[in-house]
Amino acid sequence: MPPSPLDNFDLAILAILQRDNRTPQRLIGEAVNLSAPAVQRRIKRMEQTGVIASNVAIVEQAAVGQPITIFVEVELESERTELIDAAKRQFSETPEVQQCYYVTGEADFILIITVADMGAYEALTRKLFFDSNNVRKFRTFVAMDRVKVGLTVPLPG
Amino acid sequence: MPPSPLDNFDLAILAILQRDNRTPQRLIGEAVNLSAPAVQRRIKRMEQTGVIASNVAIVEQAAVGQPITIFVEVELESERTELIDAAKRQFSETPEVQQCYYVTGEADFILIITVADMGAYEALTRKLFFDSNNVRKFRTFVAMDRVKVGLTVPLPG
DNA sequence: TGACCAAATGCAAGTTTGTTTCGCGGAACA
DNA sequence: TGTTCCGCGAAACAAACTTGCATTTGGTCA
Repeated sequence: MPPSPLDNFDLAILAILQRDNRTPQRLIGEAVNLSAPAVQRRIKRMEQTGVIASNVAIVEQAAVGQPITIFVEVELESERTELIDAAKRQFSETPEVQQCYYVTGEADFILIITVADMGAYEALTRKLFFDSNNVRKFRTFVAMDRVKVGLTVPLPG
Repeated sequence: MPPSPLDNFDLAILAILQRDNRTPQRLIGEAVNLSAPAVQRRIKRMEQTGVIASNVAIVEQAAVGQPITIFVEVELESERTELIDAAKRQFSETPEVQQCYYVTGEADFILIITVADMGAYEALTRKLFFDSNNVRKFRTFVAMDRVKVGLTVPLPG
C-alpha cells in the first residue's frame, strides 16, 4: 500500500497545524473550505500514517534555566559501524543533546546542545568526548543569537 | 515584574506537554497530583509569560517531499552590524532555512536547511551565498541520519 | 501568637471543542 | 446503466476546556 498522497487540503491543514496545532478544527475548516469532521479525518489519517510525527509544546529554554545553545562538530577516530552506532546511542540518550545528526563531510556528527552555563558544557564535553576513546576531535560554536528556530518544513503550494 | 518562577508542578507539566501537548488536562492532573483547572491555569500562565513559546505539530519532512537536511557553516566577508542584520533577515525569510544561528568561532552563521533534492540545494546556495557579495565561504554537511531531532529542553527535577 | 491578605486550589456548572454516526452524492469501472 | 467505493456534510454525542465561587494555604505584620 503506497502511503496515500497528500492533496492540497492536507497541505493547507499541515501549514496551519505547523504554526499552531491548537487551532480549532472549525476554524481550520473555514480556512480551507472543508467541514470540521473532514478536517478531523484528515488530521487523524496524517497522524496514523506518520505525516504528523507528534504534537508538542515548544518551551522557551531561557525560561527554564538553559539559555545556552552550542553546536559541536564531532569527528571520530574510527568509523566502524558498531562504533558509529554506539555514538548515536550515547548522543540520543543524553538529554542536553537536543539534536544529533550523522553527516557527510569533514565531520561525522553535528550536535546541538542546550545547557545552563559554560561550566555545564565543559562537564558535558568531558563526559561525551574526552572519556570516549573514539573521538578524534571536536569543534565548538556557541550561539550568540538563535535567529530562527523551529522544525517547520516548507510546504508546496 | 520578575518572571514568576516555575515550581515543580510547572516543570512536571512542561515535561508532559513537551512530549505531547494534547494530553488531556485531566490526565496531566493525575500525573502531577493537581486538579484539571489548576493545570489549565498554570498552562495558561506559562503561555502568557512566554515559557511555552508555541504549540505545534511536527511534520515528517520526508512525507512532504523534503527528505534532505543540510548544515551550512557560513563565514562572512564583513562583520559590520548592518551586514550581519541583513544576513539574519535574509536567512529568516527563506523558508528552506529551518534554523539559523549566529555563532562565535570559525563561522558566523550555522544554518539547517530542508530541501527536496540536491538540485534544490544547489539553487539555494546560488541565491543565498554566491549572489551575496558578503559571503566569504561556506561549508556544507549533508545529513545521512537524523539521529535525534526536536526542540525538547532538558528540565530539572 | 494571632489576624489579615494574597495567591492557588478543588468542585461544579456551563461552554466549547472533538468525535462518531449516518445518509448522500460524485468518480471509477464493468 | 448499474454498482462500488470514497469522501463529504449535518446532526447527535462524548470529551475536554473554561469559569465562578467557596475554601485552603502560606506568608506578613502588628
